[in-house]
Amino acid sequence: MSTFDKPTNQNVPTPTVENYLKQILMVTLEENGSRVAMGKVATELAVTPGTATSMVKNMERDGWLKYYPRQGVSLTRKGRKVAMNMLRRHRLLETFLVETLGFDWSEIHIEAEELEHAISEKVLEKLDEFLGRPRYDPHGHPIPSKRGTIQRPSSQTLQNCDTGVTVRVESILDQESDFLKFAREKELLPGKAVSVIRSEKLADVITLKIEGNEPFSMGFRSAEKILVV
Amino acid sequence: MSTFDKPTNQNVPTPTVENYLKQILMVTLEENGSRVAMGKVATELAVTPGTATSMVKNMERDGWLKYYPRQGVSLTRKGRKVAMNMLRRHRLLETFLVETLGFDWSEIHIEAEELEHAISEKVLEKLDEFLGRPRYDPHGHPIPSKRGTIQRPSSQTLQNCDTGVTVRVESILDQESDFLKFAREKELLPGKAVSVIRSEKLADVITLKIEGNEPFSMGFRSAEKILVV
DNA sequence: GATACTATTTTGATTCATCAAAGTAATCAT
DNA sequence: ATGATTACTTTGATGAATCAAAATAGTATC
Ligand SMILES: [Mn+2]
Ligand SMILES: [Mn+2]
Ligand SMILES: [Mn+2]
Ligand SMILES: [Mn+2]
Repeated sequence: MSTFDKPTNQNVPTPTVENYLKQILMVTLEENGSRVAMGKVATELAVTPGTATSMVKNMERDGWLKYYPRQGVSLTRKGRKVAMNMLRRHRLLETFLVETLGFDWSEIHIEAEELEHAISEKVLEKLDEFLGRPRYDPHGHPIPSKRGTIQRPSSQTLQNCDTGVTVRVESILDQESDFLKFAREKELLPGKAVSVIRSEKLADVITLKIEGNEPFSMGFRSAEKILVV
Repeated sequence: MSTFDKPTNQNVPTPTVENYLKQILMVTLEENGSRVAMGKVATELAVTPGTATSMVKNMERDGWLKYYPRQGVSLTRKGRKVAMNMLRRHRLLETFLVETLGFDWSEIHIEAEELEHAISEKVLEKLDEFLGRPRYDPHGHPIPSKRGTIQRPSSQTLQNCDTGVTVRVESILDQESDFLKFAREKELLPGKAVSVIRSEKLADVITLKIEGNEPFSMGFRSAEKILVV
């Protein structure tokens, strides 16, 4: 009623805004640069570039992020807080789906993608308690704390491992159902020890061996999706 | 493409449509008439009458229901099927929240109201299995079967019980948090036996006694919300 | 530096869901 | 039956989210 009042969604993010925030945060965490390009936003959210631009402008209006035309976006503190919480929801839900309901890790991502918007803070808390406060989701991703902090993932991938070394799988950076099925097949699971039999940079291929299994090879493109320590 | 194509939501209900369908079904089950008045639709969904009219027209366009101007709506077979499924989701989720996560029965309704739209058929099935295929939710409401059938509730309420009789509580017909807290307080819970000490039609009040508790009274308005057998 | 290609923004349109307020039909009461 | 009240519908408008296609800015290539 006073002089200025924009009766818009200033503080309650819509599910769509939640998705944008979470996705932007994830890109920010993966890459180290703080500005996420609009093209990236558009492809990550599977919308046309025009849609991304328009959404991002409204999100800036509501204080979720800063928009630098033709350069990209970066989350504000407010936006980052919500984004972190979404990541927490998503990963706790994935954990629940696997641990409690017995889902396969290749099918949980899409499910959590919807549920994360419907679950309240109260249910989230009970769920966290019920699951015994897990610190990692089924893909090995760290679950952000209630306070919004997250463990930095390893910067090492299977791709940049040299011949001869043995490493431990930390997490899988791909939610594609088929890739996850392949990884499970080969027992390329979080926590597992993997020996790099041979890494051939020129041929773009790496050969691996996991205790008790046959050796197998994979291309660098795929190897890059496996974080190791 | 061809001559006629209306690229509207013909078969995939939006969450809003799901809510309308479920609510219309519930009114249909409670009352016995097959046409639900627009005023009822509007109040049940907490929207203005104009909104209800406009939504209902689109829903008719998409085949979810039949709209009889100035008379009301009734679900089509297609609409009833989805509505029944929503009721199933809602009630299974409520059961989960109480049984597994330890929520109080007075706080679960709002939670389920959101989750019901986010849960997939797959998760629903796993949940049903995990819970051991319950037939009633925490309020004593029958859970519709996967095939879309539902047990008819009792037509008897505490209100129309005569002095002296003893009945068993079947369910509570009110999702109001405060009323549910009151009911739990008095141990007016599904399955409990209640003796009607006195029913005074003129004074509009009924006095009850539950094994091991002090007798207490409640008005007919409230007594009407307790289904008994 | 002019041209070509790529990334991004703008424009114009659409659907869904909603409201306020105005208009109309139906029913109730005297 | 007339007038009042209540129920419902229509109208006009809005915000959110989206797309297709046109316009523009930026970068890379020759
Ligand atoms: Mn999501
Ligand atoms: Mn994950
Ligand atoms: Mn709902
Ligand atoms: Mn219930």
